[in-house]
Amino acid sequence: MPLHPVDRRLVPDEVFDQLLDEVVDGSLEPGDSLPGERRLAELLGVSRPAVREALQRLAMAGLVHVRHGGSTTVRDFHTTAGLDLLPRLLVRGGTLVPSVGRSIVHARQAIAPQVAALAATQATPRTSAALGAAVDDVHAAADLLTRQRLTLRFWDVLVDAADSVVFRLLFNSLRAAYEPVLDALAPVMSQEVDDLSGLRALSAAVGTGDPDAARLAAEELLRPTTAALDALLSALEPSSTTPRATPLGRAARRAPGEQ
Amino acid sequence: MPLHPVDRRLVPDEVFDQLLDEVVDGSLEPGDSLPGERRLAELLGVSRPAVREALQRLAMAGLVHVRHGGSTTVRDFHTTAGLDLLPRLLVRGGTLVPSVGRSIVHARQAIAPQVAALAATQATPRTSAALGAAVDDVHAAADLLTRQRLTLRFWDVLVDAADSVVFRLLFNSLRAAYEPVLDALAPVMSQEVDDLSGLRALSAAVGTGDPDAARLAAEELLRPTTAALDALLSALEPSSTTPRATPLGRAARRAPGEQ
DNA sequence: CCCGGATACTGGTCAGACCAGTTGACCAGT
DNA sequence: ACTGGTCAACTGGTCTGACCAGTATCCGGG
Repeated sequence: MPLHPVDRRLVPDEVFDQLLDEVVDGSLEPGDSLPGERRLAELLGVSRPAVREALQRLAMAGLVHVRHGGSTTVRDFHTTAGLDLLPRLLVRGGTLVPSVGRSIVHARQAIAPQVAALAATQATPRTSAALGAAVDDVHAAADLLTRQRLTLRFWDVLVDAADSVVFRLLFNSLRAAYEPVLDALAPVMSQEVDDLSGLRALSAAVGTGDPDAARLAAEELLRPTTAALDALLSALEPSSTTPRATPLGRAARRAPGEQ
Repeated sequence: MPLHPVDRRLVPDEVFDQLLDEVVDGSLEPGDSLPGERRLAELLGVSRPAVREALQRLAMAGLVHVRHGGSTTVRDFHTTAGLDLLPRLLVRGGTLVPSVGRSIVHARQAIAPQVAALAATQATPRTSAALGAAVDDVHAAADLLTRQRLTLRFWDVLVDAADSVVFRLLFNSLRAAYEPVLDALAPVMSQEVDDLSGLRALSAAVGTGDPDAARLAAEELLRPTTAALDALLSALEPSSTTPRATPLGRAARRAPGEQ
C-alpha cells in the first residue's frame, strides 16, 4: 500500500473550512452578521490575521461581504458564488453529496458535446494529431485507474483544441470537483473508459472538422456513464427519513487545486 | 447623473492585482519563483501580512503554489485556474479583451440552450409562472439598460428552473464576468433584449416541458446577438498579422517604491 | 565519493498596537 | 419635528517585530 503525504491542516484553512461549512449548510443565513474578527479569533483560539485570511478568502468566493467599519455579513452564495465553489459543495464533511454529483454528471453530458463540436470547427492537423495520440495513450494504459486519468487527459486535449478560454476554465473547475473522487467513481465509469471505439469516433469526427458528428459522438460516448452515474447517485440520495452518508477516501479531503 | 460609490483601493487588493497581472500576461511564467514574502513586502512598500493575504488569494485562484519552507512558484493558470478567474481575464488594464469576450459569447450560445432544455424537463407550474412574470417585467421596462438587466434576470429565473447547481454557479461566474461591461455592450444587445416574442417563445417552451423546443427557442433567441457581438469583438481584435498572440500588451505599471 | 547535520533560507503564526471607516446616540440648531 | 453636527464605541485595515516550522543548501567527516 502506497504511503500518502500527510496533509497538514493550516490554521487559516481550518478557519476557512469551518466558516464555509456554516454558510453552506445554512447555519449562517444570508444577511447574518458574523462576530467581529477579534471575537472570532478568540472563539476559534487563533490569531486575528488567521481569521482575516480566512474571511478574505470567503469574501473572494462570494460567501461573505466584508465592509470596512461595518460588520461582515453572510451573502447568498446561490447567487454570488462562482463555479470554483463546486468542489466544496460536492464533498462536504468528507462525504459526497449526491445531488451535486448528479448535477455535475448532467452538466457534463450537456456541455461536453458542445465542446466537441466547437473543437471540430477549430480543428487543425496538429490538434487532431494530439487527439489521436491521447486516444492511443488510453489504449495503451494497463489498469483501470490509469485509463481513467488518461481519458480525462484526452478531454483536456479536446478542450485545448476547442480553443475557448471559457470552456478551458470551465473544464478546470469541473475537473477540480471530481478529480478528488475519481477513484470512488472508477468502477462505474469503466464502461466509458473502456469504450475505445467511441473515443476514436469522437477523435475522428473532431479531426475531420465535422461539428455535428463530433457532437453526436460525444453524446453517445457519455450517455451510458451518465445514466449509470445518475442511477448510482440517485440511489445514494438520502430517502427522506434516513439520511445516508457516503464515506470517501481521504483523497477527497485534500484541498482542490493541489498538485 | 447617478453617483457611484467610491471604490477604495485596499492594499492587499492592489498587491493581488499587480501579481495577478504579472502572471496572466506572462511576465511571470509557470515555474518561476516569486521573491520571498518579506522581499515582496519591501519591494511593494507594504507589510508582510498584506502580501500574504494577496498570495493566499492567488493560491486559491490557482495562479501560484505556496509551499511552507520552499519558495512560492507560479503555476500554469491555463490548467489550474477555475472559472472564477474569467472576469479578471475579460477586462485587463481597464480594457476589454476581445478574444475572451468572444469566448464568452460563444459559450453562452452553446450553453444557454442546454440550460433551457434542462429547465423544460424540470418545469413546474411555479417555475413557469416565474418565467412568465420575468418576461412581463422585461416587457414593462422603459429604458434599454433596464430591459437588459431584466433580461439577465429572466435567465436567472430560467437557471433556477433548471435546478442544477453546476449551471447555477456557472451562470454566476459568467454574469460576474460580463455584468461589469453590460452597459458597454448594451447597444449591440438591444436586438436580443427587444425580442419579446423570442423570450415568450422560450418561456412557453420551457413551461410546456418541451426540451427540444426550449433548446431551439434559446438558440434562435441568442443567435443574432451572438453574431453581432462576434463581429464587434472580431473588429476590436488586434490586426491579423499575429494569429493568436497574447490579446493585449501589458500596460506599463509604476515602479514599486516607497509608500 | 557519499552521507549527515548545521545553517540559512523559506513560509506559518502570533501578539499587540494603531489607523480608518461606520454606526448610532445625542444634542444643537432650524 | 426635522435637519445636521459631534462624539464615542464599535467595525475592519494595516503595520511591526518577533518567533515557530518546514526546506534547501552547503560543508565537513566518513
